[in-house]
Amino acid sequence: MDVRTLCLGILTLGDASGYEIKKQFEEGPLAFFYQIGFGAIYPALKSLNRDGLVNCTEIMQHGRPNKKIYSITSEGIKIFKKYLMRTPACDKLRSESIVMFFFAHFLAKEHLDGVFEGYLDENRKAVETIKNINQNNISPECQFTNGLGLTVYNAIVHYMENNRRLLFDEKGSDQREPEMK
Amino acid sequence: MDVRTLCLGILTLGDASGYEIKKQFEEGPLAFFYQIGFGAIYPALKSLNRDGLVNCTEIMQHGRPNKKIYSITSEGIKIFKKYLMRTPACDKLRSESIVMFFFAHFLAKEHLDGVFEGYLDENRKAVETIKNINQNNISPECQFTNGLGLTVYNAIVHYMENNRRLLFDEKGSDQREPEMK
DNA sequence: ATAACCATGTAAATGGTTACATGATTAG
DNA sequence: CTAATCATGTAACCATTTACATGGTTAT
Repeated sequence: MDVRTLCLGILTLGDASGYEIKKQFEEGPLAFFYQIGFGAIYPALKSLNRDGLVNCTEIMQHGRPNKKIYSITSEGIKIFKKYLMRTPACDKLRSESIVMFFFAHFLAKEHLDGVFEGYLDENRKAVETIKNINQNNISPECQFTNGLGLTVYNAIVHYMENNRRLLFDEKGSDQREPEMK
Repeated sequence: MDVRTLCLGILTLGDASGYEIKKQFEEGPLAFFYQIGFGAIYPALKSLNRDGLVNCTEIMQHGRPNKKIYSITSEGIKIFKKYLMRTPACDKLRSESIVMFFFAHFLAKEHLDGVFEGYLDENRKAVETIKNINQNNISPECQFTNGLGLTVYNAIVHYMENNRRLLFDEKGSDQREPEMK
């Protein structure tokens, strides 16, 4: 799913500027299922506008660039719906932290410790971010995806808390098995 | 983490051909944390060889292209370890299925149903694949990452089984809240 | 004072996917 | 007989990231 399609999707929820769309991908309900940056969003909006899938209203501002509010057109909605009829691609995950855990025997203890705490932190923050999404008045779909995210990030946090020893125990200790509930 | 680095990592586990490295990223313990294809692996191995980070031994075969077994050099190990000293990037996930759930109100019921069952299946298969990784004689690091993967994919499967109604219930039913253990 | 936030945009570089090209062997 | 597996590789294409460019406002 490319950035153009993702922007169309966000705009079905209401008008927004590029900046606001970026925020959606940092703190909004889709933040955990896609990450995109300014360098991809601004050109995407431009090309969507060129193709008539979104309209643009410029709001004059002083001291900063004019704000451009985009709204999706009926043609844009049509294209977005059409995209959704496809069979979705498989999930793609890229986790450098987990690769580092896998190769933990090559890491200095202090560094491994930093990577571990950093990853715990990343996942704890994800839990907090989802909890902070306003839970009133949200659609059941959004409840579903929020709940899924919360479940996954909580599972990671708990697993890490309970299985730290697999990465940090000295050699020669008893057999170890991962604990899972 | 680029494909070159990932290939070096795999080769620290033992010599392998490009084809075998690909299999590692389909069925091996890293399969859930990175996905890469032939079109990226073969050029990567070629360039690693050119840079002296891996050696290549060609094994003659009849009826199919000669097999090229790569082995990591001491320089390659040095470079790989150096890479691991960096601060890992944040996880990047891309899930078209979850985006489709989020926009479920735009989908025909039959299609939503297909996407839902497909995603359940994808995650159930992931659980099976991890369970099928030979659990004897594996390092604690690998136990850790396998266990983490198992925990996450199990959590997704159970969440989906228990919260199907959030996506499929008719409008006008009682208030619904996601169930999480 | 300092950091974070607001606000947009371009160009170059990176890096990976997809499609193509080839074709025997083995398992069900 | 059909599908999957084995086995490598290139080239064109696609999409995104990163770095650069600019700079006032607001909260701590």
